[in-house]
Amino acid sequence: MRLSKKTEYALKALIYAARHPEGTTFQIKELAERNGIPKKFLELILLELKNAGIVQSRRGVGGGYLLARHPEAVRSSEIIEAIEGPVVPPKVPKGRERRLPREELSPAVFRLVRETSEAIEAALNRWTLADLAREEQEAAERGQRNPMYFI
Amino acid sequence: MRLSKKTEYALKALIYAARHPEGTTFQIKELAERNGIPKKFLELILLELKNAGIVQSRRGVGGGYLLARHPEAVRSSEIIEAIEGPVVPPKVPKGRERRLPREELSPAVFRLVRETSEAIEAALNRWTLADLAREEQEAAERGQRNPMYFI
DNA sequence: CAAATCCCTACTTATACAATCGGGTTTATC
DNA sequence: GATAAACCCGATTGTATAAGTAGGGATTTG
Repeated sequence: MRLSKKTEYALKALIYAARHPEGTTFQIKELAERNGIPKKFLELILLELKNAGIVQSRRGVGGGYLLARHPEAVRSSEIIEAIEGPVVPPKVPKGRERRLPREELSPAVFRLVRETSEAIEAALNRWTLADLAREEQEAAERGQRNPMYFI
Repeated sequence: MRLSKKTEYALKALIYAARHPEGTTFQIKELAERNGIPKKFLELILLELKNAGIVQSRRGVGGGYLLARHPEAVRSSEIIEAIEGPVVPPKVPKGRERRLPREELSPAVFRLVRETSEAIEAALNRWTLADLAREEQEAAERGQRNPMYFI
């Protein structure tokens, strides 16, 4: 499986968010600088995550973003689907409504694709954002260089 | 999950091959016409399947392609990986050796990707080419229009 | 040797994605 | 109520991949 940079950035941003003190905001600028993410690109990503109900925002001086829910309540499949579109076949990513490829697929292949997609979703559902953040923390503590978060 | 047209064609071609009398060859030209696949594109695909050891070829008059093994011995993961490259992360598709994205991925995300990839491979391994061909046949017999194979 | 068939390499075109830019609007503070 | 910090949004550009094209070369059989 291959994740787009956009999705990688979304995951990085949310792991960062999960490790931020609860209820406080973080700013795009700082997140972008610490993680080497282009600021404008990150704006776009956080907007999509907000529309998906994963983060919320506060505007104005001292504003920023924060998680909309507890990290335990955010499945990684949600994050990935918020950015890349649904994993399961019926709908085509990002609102494109052209003539469905399903009709063209032979029944056997369609079934293969559907079952595999369900396996992907199940695998992604086994991990929440809290799990990712915890594992990230542990890896950092084990001394593997991880120069990103909180200096 | 999304399959490229190339992979769809590969699967169609192999299902066709599996339903062909064992030990006899089929020709690109006929396969292409009956399945609506561009002939030149199909040549390319069959060549790759041959290099992957899934089909063999015979040249000259009366030549053609045939399966290199029994359909029960061909896992669908093999087919898909022959065309799209490995499913599991460590290697990058199609021999590209640029600086690995693994290093850039945070450990938690890398693990998520790896486990998901393994789930994909496991799902694909549950089906062999024989299963696909059988299901295709049954669907055709149930009257769902399937104008492709053997008229 | 002529015809049928696969074999190989390179080229072309269309689309998606990554990333950037430029300019807004809203809100909080002083 | 002016200013600054942050969010909001559309247009644009460069690159990679997908999908298909083109044309000739190599082999085998009648």
